[in-house]
Amino acid sequence: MVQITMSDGSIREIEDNSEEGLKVYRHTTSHVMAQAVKRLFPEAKLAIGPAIENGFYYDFDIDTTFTPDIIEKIEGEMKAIIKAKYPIEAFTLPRDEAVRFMEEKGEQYKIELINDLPEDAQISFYKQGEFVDLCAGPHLPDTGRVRAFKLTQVAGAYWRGNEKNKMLQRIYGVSFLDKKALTAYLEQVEEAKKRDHNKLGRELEIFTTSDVIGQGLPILLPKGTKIIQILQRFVEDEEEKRGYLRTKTPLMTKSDLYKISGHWDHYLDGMFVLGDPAKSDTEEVLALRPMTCPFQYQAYLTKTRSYRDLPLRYGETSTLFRNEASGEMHGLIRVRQFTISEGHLMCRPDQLEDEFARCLDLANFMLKTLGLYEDVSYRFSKWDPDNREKYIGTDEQWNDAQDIMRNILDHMGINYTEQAGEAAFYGPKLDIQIKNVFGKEDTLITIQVDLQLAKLFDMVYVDKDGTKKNPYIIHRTSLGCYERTLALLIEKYAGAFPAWLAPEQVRVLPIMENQSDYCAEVVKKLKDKGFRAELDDRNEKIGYRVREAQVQKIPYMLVCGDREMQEGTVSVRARKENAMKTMSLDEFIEMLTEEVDKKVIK
RNA sequence: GCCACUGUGGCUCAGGGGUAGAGCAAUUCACUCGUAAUGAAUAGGCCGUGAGUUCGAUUCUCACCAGUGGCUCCA
Repeated sequence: MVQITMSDGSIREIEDNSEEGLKVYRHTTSHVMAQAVKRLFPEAKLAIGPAIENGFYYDFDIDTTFTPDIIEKIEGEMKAIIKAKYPIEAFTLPRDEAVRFMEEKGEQYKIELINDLPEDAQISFYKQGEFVDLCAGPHLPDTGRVRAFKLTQVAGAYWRGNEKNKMLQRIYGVSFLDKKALTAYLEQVEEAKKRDHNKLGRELEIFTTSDVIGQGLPILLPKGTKIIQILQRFVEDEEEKRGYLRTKTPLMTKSDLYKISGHWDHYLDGMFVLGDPAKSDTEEVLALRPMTCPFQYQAYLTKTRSYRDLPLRYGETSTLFRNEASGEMHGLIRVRQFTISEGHLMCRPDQLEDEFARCLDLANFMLKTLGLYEDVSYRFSKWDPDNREKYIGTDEQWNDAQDIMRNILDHMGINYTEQAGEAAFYGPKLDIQIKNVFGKEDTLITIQVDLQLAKLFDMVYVDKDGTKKNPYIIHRTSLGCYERTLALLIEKYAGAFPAWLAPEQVRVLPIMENQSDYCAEVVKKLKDKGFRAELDDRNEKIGYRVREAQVQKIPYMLVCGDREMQEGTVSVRARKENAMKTMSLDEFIEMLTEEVDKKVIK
């Protein structure tokens, strides 16, 4: 248990190892850091410094660049502050005094924060030694309670997260209750980085990049292409089973299409435009597609649709192009060209919930099959009414769409978080989020409800009563874009893919050269059965040798010596197992067939 | 796009104002070996690209390109 000081000066006891306890602990660590920075750089202006997962950060406005040796000095100063065990005391001031107090200290960011607080609020401050900070608290009783921390990195961050504001310098740190937990965490981070798809994916020859091709344009090598091919066939077959019709639509279009859809006004920066966008009203200007929606709508528009025709489910393996800003590309996770398992469902209002549920079921089925189901979280992404430029439609349309969607989510009992400002420009989304090895969250799968675009495209169906109505549209993907999914799979399995996904399923190793003919025969039989098997070519010349980087990722290794050759058997070693089992080749094939067909995850 | 860092043979890295080094990988020869590295020899680099400073740049400066972690944005 630990005593914490609330902003009114009262003391509370909480479990120090609880989520709340750690939050307070980390927040106090951030104050210790801010105090250290102010000691070393009195001219630094304080912005904000919250606790985050595993640690904290604090933003400073300062001209000096925080270099690694400065960071070290800050760490040293922090240790001194901890050693001094300054009591941490809370006090409040009325608004005008609070502002005057911060003016005296020249903390203009704090004044801005105070001005945003409710009119009648008592403004709370925390004081430790010579350092005072505007803060809602709570905090630990004294600085000596901080025991284990490490400053991890410096980054730029816009004041209040707005790119129009000044960029501040942010120092990130991690902090734990004791040294042991800190060390364990740092080791865990190092281990996680070994799974980094960007490193492993290149080592395993899954993909590469080229300076002369450019940013965000990865080259999928044969192994990566094989995995994506397997995924793609799996998705297309599964969607067909679930009533999807496939389309294949153009990779580019005249601007006219995007003017109807709203992309031209709301997504132009994200598109690769061939020609001068400013001349699009007078001449033909083409653009590569960033989304598939309006193309599939054109397919819908080919004939009159009856209420009986709905739901109409269109699926497409769709390559998209998005002109991401240069600093945003990351391995296979964030790229400029990618291929997505895209789909749009046109349905009647009474079908929406059922169709939405089916989309989610398909997504969850994919996640379970890939072994990612346990790793995702669900986010209900709403619009931001204060940022109208980003969105089309009225308050009423958005509220309707969001209410409908929330009802569906609640009715289905999905455990989700809500996030404003994350919606698509045309409607709210259910985003299925996943974290990469650095803990950074990305959207893997998204299912969106769109009550607006059908109207813009004059998409209608003739209802029972003979009137024409706009269908509701669901935009969805079943396992996201293949590049990103592949990246997450590399990280999930550290490159050791389940047999059904592995680009190489079996490596056949002769012990000595004179067994290589037999081994080649084994390889041929496996290949004839459709398996991805290779002869260890090194052993054609010299004796058996295993190289971890490649071989330990392969699901099965078959070792063949004199004994196996005479008996017509193979010695099988499954990945992650030490024991070898001798069996007939047919038995092995049977075993592998079952594993691959059932998509067993090992 | 913004902030910070990085760019040396296929990979991991050292070096440093006088025109490059290690280990692994590769190639050749020898070794014929049962689950994480057999020995010897050889080859491989316009030190990311361009400009500037300098007698001289891979090393210093600037710009660009690319990579990494953040921010913003996003599948």
